[in-house]
Amino acid sequence: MTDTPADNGTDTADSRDYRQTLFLPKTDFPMRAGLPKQEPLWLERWEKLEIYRRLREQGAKKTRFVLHDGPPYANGHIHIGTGMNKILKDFVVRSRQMSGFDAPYRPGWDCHGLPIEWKVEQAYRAKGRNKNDVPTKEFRAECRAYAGGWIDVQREEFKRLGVAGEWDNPYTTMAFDAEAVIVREFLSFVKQGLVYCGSAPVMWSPVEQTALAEAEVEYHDKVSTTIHVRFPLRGLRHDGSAIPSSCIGAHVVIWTTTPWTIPANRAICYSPDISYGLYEVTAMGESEFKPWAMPGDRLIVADNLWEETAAAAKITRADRIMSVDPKGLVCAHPLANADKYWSYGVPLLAGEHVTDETGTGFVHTAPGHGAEDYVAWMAHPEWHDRNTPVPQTVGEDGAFYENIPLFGGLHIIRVDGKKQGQDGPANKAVMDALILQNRLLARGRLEHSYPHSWRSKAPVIFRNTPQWFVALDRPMQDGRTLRDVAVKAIGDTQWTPKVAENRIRAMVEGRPDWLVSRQRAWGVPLTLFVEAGTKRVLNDPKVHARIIKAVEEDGADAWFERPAAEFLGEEYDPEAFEKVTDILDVWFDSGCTHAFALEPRPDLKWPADLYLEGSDQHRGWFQSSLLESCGTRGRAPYDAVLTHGFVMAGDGRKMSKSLGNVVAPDDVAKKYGVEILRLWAAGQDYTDDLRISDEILQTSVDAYRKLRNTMRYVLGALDGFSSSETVQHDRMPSLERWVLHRLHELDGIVREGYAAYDFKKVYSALFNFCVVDLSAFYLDVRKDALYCDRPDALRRRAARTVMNEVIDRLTAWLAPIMPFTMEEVWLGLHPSDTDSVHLRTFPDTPADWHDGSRAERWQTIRRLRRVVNGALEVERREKRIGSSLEAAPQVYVTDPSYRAALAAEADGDVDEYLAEIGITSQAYLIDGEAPQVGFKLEDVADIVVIPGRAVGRKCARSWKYSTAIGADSRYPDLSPRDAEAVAHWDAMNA
RNA sequence: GGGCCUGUAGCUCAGGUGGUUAGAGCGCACGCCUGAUAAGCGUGAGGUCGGCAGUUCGAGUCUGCCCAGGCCCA
Repeated sequence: MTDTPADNGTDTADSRDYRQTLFLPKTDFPMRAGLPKQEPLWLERWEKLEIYRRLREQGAKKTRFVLHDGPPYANGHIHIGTGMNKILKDFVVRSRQMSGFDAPYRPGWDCHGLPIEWKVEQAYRAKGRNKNDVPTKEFRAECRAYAGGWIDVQREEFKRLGVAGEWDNPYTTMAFDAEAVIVREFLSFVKQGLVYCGSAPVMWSPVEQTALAEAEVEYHDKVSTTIHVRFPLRGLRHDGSAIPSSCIGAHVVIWTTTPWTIPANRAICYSPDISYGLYEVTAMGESEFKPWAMPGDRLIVADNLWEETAAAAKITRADRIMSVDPKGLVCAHPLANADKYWSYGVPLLAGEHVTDETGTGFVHTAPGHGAEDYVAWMAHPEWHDRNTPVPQTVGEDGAFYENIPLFGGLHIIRVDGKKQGQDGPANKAVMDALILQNRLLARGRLEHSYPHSWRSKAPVIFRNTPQWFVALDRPMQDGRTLRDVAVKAIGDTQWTPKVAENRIRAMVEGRPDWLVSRQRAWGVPLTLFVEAGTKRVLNDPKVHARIIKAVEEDGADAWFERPAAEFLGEEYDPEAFEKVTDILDVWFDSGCTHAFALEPRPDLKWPADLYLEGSDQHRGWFQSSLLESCGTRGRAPYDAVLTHGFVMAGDGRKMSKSLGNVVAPDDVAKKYGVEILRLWAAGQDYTDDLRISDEILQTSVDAYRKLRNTMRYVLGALDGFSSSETVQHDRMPSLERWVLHRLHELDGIVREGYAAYDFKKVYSALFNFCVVDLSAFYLDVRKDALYCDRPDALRRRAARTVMNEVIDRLTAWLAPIMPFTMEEVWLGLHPSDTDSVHLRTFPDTPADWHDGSRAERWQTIRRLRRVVNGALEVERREKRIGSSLEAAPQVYVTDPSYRAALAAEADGDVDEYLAEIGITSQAYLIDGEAPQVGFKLEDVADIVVIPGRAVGRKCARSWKYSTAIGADSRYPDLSPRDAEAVAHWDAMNA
């Protein structure tokens, strides 16, 4: 052996530099993208080329697919969650468009409501003005301007994310036409008799005489007066049966921090899971005042809380007489003897909210003054008084109504003067009355967190107020209730993921009537007139029509600005009707988006094909839209709903400013580029919560680089490619046909994946294809042919043909996910000033590319390759070889399938083919057991590789070793293939 | 506290109807190449499948409890 790799013969002084005769990849496509800088330029280009408009023209005759945008709230900058939502929507829209649909996308904004009103009010306060001094019209105009300002901001932020859509004509809930439709939809509910006036407990600030939302209260510590009150047990149960004799004369004890609610008491709640006992007092302790219990008193209290209660009442000794089941018991009101106003029975009701952690295990229940109280009371209609289902005892000024015996006119909280916000006389008056009736058992003080008005800083109270509701269980025209229709519609809708259906169904089945009124200024009014005396709702189509027309002209302001007579016409006396000035819950607004954003537009579609929002919208937009549409149109406004989770920090916890783990979309755009954020979104399982952090984003950065470089290489390999060199499928080498088979396979995965909104399946399949099949295998194997074969060689032409097919599809398949980079690649391939990858559809893939048995054989061949690679690695470690081209492995196989697979795919010599696939200079496939111990892989027992070094000299051009170097005497340092290629090159470049 | 959901290598994800040593890619470590070069190739090390108990011949996969986290309520 004279010509070994160690002393190859290429280093002679007169050897020619063949580098220029090679066909190395050539491209202007930069390795580094510079995304943060480049992306805005692409956006400008698409805007200039009017891509969105051209897609609409192009899609005119296609089947339409409409994703209806859930409107974000027009306040503040977008965050990573809203950004992610829009990116997912963009994936859907773009992929449906490229799948052959016409997929328009009209974004929208939710504009009314408290948070905006709040911000505007804050601005007034900063200028020293009070909201109440600002005329409604001016205030509403400020709100409108404020919302409009944020729409402009968010629009730019969304566009920066690469989200394509009708950005120059979005829908908003505050547009006049939208407000008119909202009014029309509301009146449609009114017309059907589904709207009624009821009452509900709200947080009420007596100082400002207004209802407050949760966002408007702040919690501060407050010292409250607490009382234990005894309710005398009546002798008969609710069902008429007698109570145990030892209970006769006993009292049920409650504990409360709001003595003023005692006059409004209607019930006592207990828990079936708590054990209660009857206790007889046997001794009292010392006290500075006369105790309110005495030996012989019998009290019923939760066993766990007896000691606490006894201590509060200065009871030092007592005997437990018996256990008590509160079920069905009835008490008298503690003030029953003071006035017949309280002569009603006070039932004991089972309540889920009752615990035995504090108090007495019995919860005093005043349905007019607490949400739980209200719910517990409403759950037992058998006790409701027909005329006053929920007792009203406290007026808007926070004082007892004048008709309340003993307490009429007394304030709960002082509403003016120096002591504003402090307790008024009500609590003391109630306690005095209880003492007089011998119903007070103990009193105390408690410091606890209590809601206060953000404006006046004064404590608030819970108070029942008249509110408007949409009835869910009232039969409609066809006899079904709104709830029935909605539940049916849920079943008719396709939910992704599946569990979403259970979730919303449970919510709709269990929810109370829809409370639609708010005592606010910024929103669409409940355009109702009620008859002054009867409070009956005026339900006249002619009046309704006039209202709708007015709102169409001037927006919802018309309701506030125009005189009632204009709406009522000549048929009704304005004096006889009251105009409702409440506004609609913003959920009603957004529940109507389908009616004003989709329905009137012939180029869109009703119902929408898809709603796509976060899982919190089960209670929000999915449901408000469902109820609204079911009430007015008898079905859901969507055929399918897709929900996604929330974006969390890297550890799966919520992002918060205080933890400093907030990732802002703008920061990602500036640091990495939006494409990285989109890649991140595509790789996540959005059905669960999504996680984001620098580490996680780095994964997307790396993946991006890999994809970009792989495509850059293909672009370089295709330099100068023209259709004239294309090779027919049936004339291609097997390796190329295998790649086409993979493309066929991927075609199915991509189409099905996009159809199922499974973006990570699409993304991971394509990414793995690029990494595993292309970069690490196909492109690596084909380098030799690409660089060294004659340009007209079939093998090289076939490779370029296939690479062209590959890049053609990859750019289309990935365009929905990576719109910027795929545009860059596409234009690198087909330069144009007007064209765009986004005007394409997914290319058809010929069915005859599919070849399952070939794929199986290639799987077998790649197993050979894996073992060869393993063997080469050992040689490298031992410094016997460096490049794989220095090797010539002997591959021993006992299973005939290996030779069969190789023989089936090889055009000529099996050994040569094995060398080509393994990127070695030579290789030998040998049937039978290896004569000596060789290299084996643990999981491939039937292949043994005996390493060996390549023979012959190193070709100066291809770097492959060959015994035929110099066979062509013109090129003494080249292999025959390279000699021929150079001769051809010389002839062409003579 | 209640309803619904989630928890597989450092990261992102695969793992029909329970069945051989739990997979992939990335990252990491080590090596090769220097004609994809702020690239490319190869090899390797990483997992008590959140924990505990149970059903079963056998559980990542079924059941119960617990822990952690999320959304919506209270």
